[in-house]
Amino acid sequence: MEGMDHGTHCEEIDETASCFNSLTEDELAMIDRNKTEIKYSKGETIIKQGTKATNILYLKDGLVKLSMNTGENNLIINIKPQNHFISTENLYGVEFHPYSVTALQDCIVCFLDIEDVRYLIKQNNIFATDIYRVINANVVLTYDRLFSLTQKQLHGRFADILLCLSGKIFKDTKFDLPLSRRDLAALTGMAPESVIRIIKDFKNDKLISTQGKRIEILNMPMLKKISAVG
Amino acid sequence: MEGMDHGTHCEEIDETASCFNSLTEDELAMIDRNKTEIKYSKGETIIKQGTKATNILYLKDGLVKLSMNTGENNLIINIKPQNHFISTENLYGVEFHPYSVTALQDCIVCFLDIEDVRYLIKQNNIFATDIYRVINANVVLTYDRLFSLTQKQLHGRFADILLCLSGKIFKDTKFDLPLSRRDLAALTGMAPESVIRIIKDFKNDKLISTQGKRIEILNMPMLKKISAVG
DNA sequence: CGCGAGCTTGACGTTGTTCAACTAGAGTGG
DNA sequence: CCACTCTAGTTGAACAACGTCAAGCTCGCG
Repeated sequence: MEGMDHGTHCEEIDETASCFNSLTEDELAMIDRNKTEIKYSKGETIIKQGTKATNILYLKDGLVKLSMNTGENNLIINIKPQNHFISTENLYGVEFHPYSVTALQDCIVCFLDIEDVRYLIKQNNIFATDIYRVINANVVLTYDRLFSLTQKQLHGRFADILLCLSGKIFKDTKFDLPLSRRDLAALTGMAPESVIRIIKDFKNDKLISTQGKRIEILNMPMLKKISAVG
Repeated sequence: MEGMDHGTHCEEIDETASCFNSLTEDELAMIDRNKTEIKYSKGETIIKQGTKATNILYLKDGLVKLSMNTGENNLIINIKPQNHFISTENLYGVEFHPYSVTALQDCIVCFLDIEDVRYLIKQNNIFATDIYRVINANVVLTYDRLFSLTQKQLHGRFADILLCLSGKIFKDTKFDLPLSRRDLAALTGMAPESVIRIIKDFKNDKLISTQGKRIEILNMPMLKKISAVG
């Protein structure tokens, strides 16, 4: 038995929205009273890395990327679809945002008061457990990504990302990718030119097909095998 | 302002032992009653990746590595010195150990009952906050490592590890390294031969000196610069 | 004294990046 | 409606970084 598989690495918890199920009407009302709901257009920066964290974000609708930058270097550490919390690291202890958050599609973001969320965690044990389930799943996801990005070669890394996008983000073998080649490069830790070459290879081998921004996975088993062998 | 620095990436919280300060006598007694304290010799496996998580570990004394393996690939995701919790991911949601834990020195490990720790988190808010501070610091640390390992070249990565070992683990510019070249390679995501060459380069440039397992950092500013430029 | 594991070194091969040139589509202003 | 520009995408060739391989070395230990 090979233990855990490092194959795909995306959100383990599909619907963090369910975290809200446990809240009483009073608790929901409190959150609602203090939240700010803001729309962002595709491409807009929602949070800038290094700024002080004052809110916990809940992505009501849309898709965002979390990325770290210094000078030339740019790494997308994660992608989050709707109904996910963002910036949970900042609940306790971590004062500054370790990453930037940018809208990949038009988004609706709720800024929750950090003190409100802390209060709920203290008050409502089911909510607390749900939140920490999300945080911990995210930790394991990050470990898997660390493994993938450092131990696998380009084709394996790219297979991982395709499986992730298909399995966890879009939940379909076809999807319209709101990511540029440069984004895909930052997500897989390679040069944009390498992304292009790998897509070409995968198309030649009939693993995927593309038309414009649309990607369809044709040979899932083979893709998983490539992910596994690295 | 460049925001966060990705320079070093080690434990943010020095003494997680302080987590226990908030516990009442009854709470301490409960933990104590149900804990198992076990000694491990250098090299022994404490937790094997993929096994079911039934305890939260507290490293009372010694030094351990957390590593992920599949076939040939081997990555050390973190090193933890004494007075640190291990396996906090498994508190909620994550059932299996995502990594192996191995003793780098002789260790004393406390196996805490996972239900006990959950009870304390529920019961004692200060303890809960302390624990989550540790977990969150670890998340940010992992992001920094992800950035370092994927974006920086060999010299930058190795400088990061030296700064980490010096600053956070041993808290001295000289220290006896209980890591083989192979461990250092797994920690920095490179080949053991590359580790050797970089140590040689650093010695030639008078950045460090070594005698046997002992390493001394001679030029900290330059090392930090190498870490920063990647 | 000899054996074996870890360490070290140099030569070589591969992977993946960089660079430069070219193409295609999307806005912009005359 | 047509240049014009700007950015994203694509391609091939040159190059650098890093891993792999093979050989020799060192040192602790039986």
